[in-house]
Amino acid sequence: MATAGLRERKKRQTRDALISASMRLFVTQGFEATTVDQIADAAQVSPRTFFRYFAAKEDVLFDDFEAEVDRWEAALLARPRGESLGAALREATLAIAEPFSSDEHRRDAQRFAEIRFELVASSPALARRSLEFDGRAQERAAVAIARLLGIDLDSDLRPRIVAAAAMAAVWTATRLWHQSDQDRPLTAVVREAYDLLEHLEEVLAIPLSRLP
Amino acid sequence: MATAGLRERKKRQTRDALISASMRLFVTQGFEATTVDQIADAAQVSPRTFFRYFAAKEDVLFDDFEAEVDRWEAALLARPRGESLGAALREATLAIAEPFSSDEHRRDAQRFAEIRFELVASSPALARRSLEFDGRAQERAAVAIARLLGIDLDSDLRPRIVAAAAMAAVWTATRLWHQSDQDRPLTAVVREAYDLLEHLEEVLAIPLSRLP
DNA sequence: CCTTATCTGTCATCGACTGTCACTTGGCAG
DNA sequence: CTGCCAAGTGACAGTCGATGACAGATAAGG
Repeated sequence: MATAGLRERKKRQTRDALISASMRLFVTQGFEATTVDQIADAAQVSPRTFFRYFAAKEDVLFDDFEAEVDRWEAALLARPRGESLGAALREATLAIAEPFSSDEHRRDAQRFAEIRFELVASSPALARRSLEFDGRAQERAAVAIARLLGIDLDSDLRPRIVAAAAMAAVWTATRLWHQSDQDRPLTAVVREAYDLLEHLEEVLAIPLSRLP
Repeated sequence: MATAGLRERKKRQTRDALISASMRLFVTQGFEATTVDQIADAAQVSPRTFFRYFAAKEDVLFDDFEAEVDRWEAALLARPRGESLGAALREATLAIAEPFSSDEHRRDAQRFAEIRFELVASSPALARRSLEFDGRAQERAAVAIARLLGIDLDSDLRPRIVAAAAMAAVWTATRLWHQSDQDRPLTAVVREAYDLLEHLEEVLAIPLSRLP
């Protein structure tokens, strides 16, 4: 399985070339300032070929995103039965947020995600695309949750609400972690966010205390 | 204030012309199939002028979006002090979801939102833009919630988590309502969604019961 | 080998969007 | 009323992302 045909290997090769060339250019020049022609040049490929690999310029950065969601979903589905939904979601999320990994490949993926985060924050077009991928991930999460609970996604509001709330918690935690206390481990902030999520009822019960 | 200068009136006029021309063309031909040139022609304006009014083709449909969020925010801030946060969010949302209004202008706005909903569902580009606006609205909601509770948005995770969860609830309810039982009033579904939100804790406590 | 499906480069084209410049016109002071 | 200023517009040219069509190259498999 290491060598799956010459054709496949070459495809993988040009794909990787396109990705790393893009990353390098995006980081040095910025996303908007980099043209597809430049990427194609740097990757020794025609511009037309770029679009045979990626539907849009933004998509280069989200090549591994789907796989990451796969990992999360697998982690969720592997949780022991009998555990609560909240705990299962929390642990599955923490599993993929774990920064220290023995696997070299995993570490690369997380460094990659880190750079993507910076770039997304710097470009509106990328931010849009990111939102779109997040939305898709959220929908997949809702499907998984519905399956775990054995309920129908099309008639029950709960899976999507839970998925959205959980994703918002993680997202908010990550964002806060990025812009302030990076000395605290990310997993701690995520844990805190999940804790809040499980006590949302209390938050919603807080009486309004409008300032004068 | 009815007539605020000839110049202002003319601007309002071409803006309206662009919007209604866009709507008409989008509905009949679809969003992607409609070019900016066609819109400009129909509105008796040069294509360049279109982009002086709207930054992108999609933005024509979201011209009133900001105002709608303003309304929601005003409704939220006007809730009586002492009421719970959850109740305040629910009632503010129901206030703007109310389909029957004496105000002619309001009724137009809701018909408009209805058409936008259909179009967004039919075009990926519009869906992206819609997500972006939703995200901005969510952020504004978080700011408002932080203000109501008198807490700091930059150190406390709660406002954003609550905003995201509430928005997801409304969004899910609306979507479900659209694709199935439109005989039930929308407000009822929204109410149900909020009810689930206030009992999220219980949902998260459900033990996993994976199917074989 | 040799055929065939796949992949790629070249070329042409479309449409969204932007910068620039000249022209028109409403707002306003004198 | 008149002339100046700034705002709004049109015309033009150009960039860039994205797509379709066709022809040439090259792995895969008999």
